[in-house]
Amino acid sequence: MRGMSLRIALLGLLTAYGSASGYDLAKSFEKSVAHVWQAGHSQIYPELAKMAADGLVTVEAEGARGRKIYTITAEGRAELREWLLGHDPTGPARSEVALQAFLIPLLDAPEAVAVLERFRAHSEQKLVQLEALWTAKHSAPIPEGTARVKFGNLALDLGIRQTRMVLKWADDAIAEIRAQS
Amino acid sequence: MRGMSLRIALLGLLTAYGSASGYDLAKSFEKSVAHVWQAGHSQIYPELAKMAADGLVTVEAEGARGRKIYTITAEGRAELREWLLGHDPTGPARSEVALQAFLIPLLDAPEAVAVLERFRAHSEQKLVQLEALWTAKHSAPIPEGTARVKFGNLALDLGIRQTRMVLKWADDAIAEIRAQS
DNA sequence: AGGTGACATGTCAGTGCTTACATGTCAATA
DNA sequence: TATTGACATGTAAGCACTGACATGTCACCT
Repeated sequence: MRGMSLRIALLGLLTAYGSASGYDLAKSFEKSVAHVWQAGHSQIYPELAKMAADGLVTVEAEGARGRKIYTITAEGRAELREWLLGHDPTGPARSEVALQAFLIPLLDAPEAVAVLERFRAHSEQKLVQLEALWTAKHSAPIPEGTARVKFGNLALDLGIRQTRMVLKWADDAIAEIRAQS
Repeated sequence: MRGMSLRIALLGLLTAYGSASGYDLAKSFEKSVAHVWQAGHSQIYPELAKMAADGLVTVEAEGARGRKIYTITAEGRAELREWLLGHDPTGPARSEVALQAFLIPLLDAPEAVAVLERFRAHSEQKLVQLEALWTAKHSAPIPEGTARVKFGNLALDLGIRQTRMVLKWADDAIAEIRAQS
């Protein structure tokens, strides 16, 4: 029951889209889910095959160019629900940014400031992207179904707050280092 | 040059401690670095062996009970410095919490609130732990060497801000869902 | 003397994930 | 008609990581 997050992400996308091919799902991973989870097609295709073997999805049809269209089954929906409701989010807490933050005090003041300023710049850039996504979502011309529109909004909000927080943290850290020297 | 974060973490700890055994480092991973990076002894021992082979660390002495004491070399210090100064923090962005956040809109309102409230509780608990660590660090009786005391403070601050942010996010999300129903 | 438990180091199987390789279809355009 | 490029699916090698297995030392307690 551990490390099945890819499975869950795929089930979630299939629920949202109704049905989709591996190719579609891979595209979704590049776009909508990207800030939250990553996976390449070489991971997605075998996982979909395993999920089909486990009865969580079915191949409804085969379209042009060998396109396989997957749909979530009742069993799949149950699995997703169970995970969402019952999964304790004890994340592995493995962040390169945090590791770098941890080690920064090993550097001298000017170097530390340089690293923190790179963090700052990076965060600022990411913030622009996420806020663009946000306004795009909230000024969508004609919403096609409520679930589709709302889907991913909470996570986007979380991402924006996260990025703002890192920005502020870097600013404060820079200020404090400068005050000490 | 990718995914060498375990190496970096070990080099950082060796720099801070002067020298340490694999066992000591494994203990450190359970404590100080835990919020930032995780690794078990089964990963640490082979990695130290590889690092020794690559000339980044040396076995200075063998103590009681087969205890091997590692020290960082000049080459190791160079590697660490290079990583800290030159590494672009393009984290893999793989967070189970964020994934759950992404999928919450698939649930109905009461269920969503339940999940968010679990997030909230979890964050609150973690916040208590981190703040206890913070005050413990800042009321340390007799600081043994400045570097040792400051080490990890930036990361702890980041962790606390992060946890507060998630808490606030969950609160706001709950409030918004309740307002809509 | 025997047992318990912390200290200390390792291996191994299995899974997750990345990068690169490999194959083939179809539509548009030069 | 040939070629390009998006569509579409897969496999395989290799590194990262987890959890379980395995071994042995030493100090302390009974």
